[in-house]
Amino acid sequence: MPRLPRPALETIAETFRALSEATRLGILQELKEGAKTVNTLVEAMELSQANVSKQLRVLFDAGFLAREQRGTQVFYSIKDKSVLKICELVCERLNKQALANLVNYSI
Amino acid sequence: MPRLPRPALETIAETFRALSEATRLGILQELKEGAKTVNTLVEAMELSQANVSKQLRVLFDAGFLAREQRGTQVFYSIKDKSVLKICELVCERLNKQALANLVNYSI
DNA sequence: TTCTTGCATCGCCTTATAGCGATATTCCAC
DNA sequence: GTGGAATATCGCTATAAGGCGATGCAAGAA
Repeated sequence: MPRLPRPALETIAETFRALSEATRLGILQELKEGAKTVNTLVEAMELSQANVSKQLRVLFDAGFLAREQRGTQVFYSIKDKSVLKICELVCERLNKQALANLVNYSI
Repeated sequence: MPRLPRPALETIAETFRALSEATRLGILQELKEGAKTVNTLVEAMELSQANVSKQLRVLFDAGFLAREQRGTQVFYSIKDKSVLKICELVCERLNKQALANLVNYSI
């Protein structure tokens, strides 16, 4: 298998980077229940509205989320379910490694 | 499904963060061929030895790599193959999204 | 022991980004 | 239009991390 050129590796890295913050994983966890507005997420997560909007944008730009405006509200939802599968793999891995720590990882 | 507490999300995020740099993905790509010494990686990747050692440590601390010292040399290899599966999922996702861009993502 | 080789770490600079408050913008209700 | 509500963006600070050269350190070789 020939090696990927640097730009391709960068693209892959960007996908991982979008998932490399606990706050954004928390948002995905919330959205797993279904579409939610920005304000709903702000209240659920105890973060500033500015920050939630910002992190939503990161996930959106990474292609994971869909955005639907209804009046003044904006509903975000998980558009690309492969993100859940990716998280699942990582969680399985952590669960295997950490039988001792009593946490069951699962987004 | 109850939500994961913040520390658990942080742990998951750290796993993704270890994969969020092109340089480290490049190292994984090299090691997919088998165990290699630090110097071999330095030459293959055109990076400073200091930097390669540093990035190897990140991957090692994340639990992805094994380390074996033989004389003055240190061989690194992929210890946890689930990392390859995780990369594969991300690459599949990018390949679906980007049929237009002629790159075939695959670590 | 002393020298050399191979790797790890240190110190430093630079860049990226999480987080916040303040402000801009957009969309309805009135 | 005007006002209010919901979201996005701006400006900022603080922190994290990539990258390098220089240095430290450990393991053979001489």
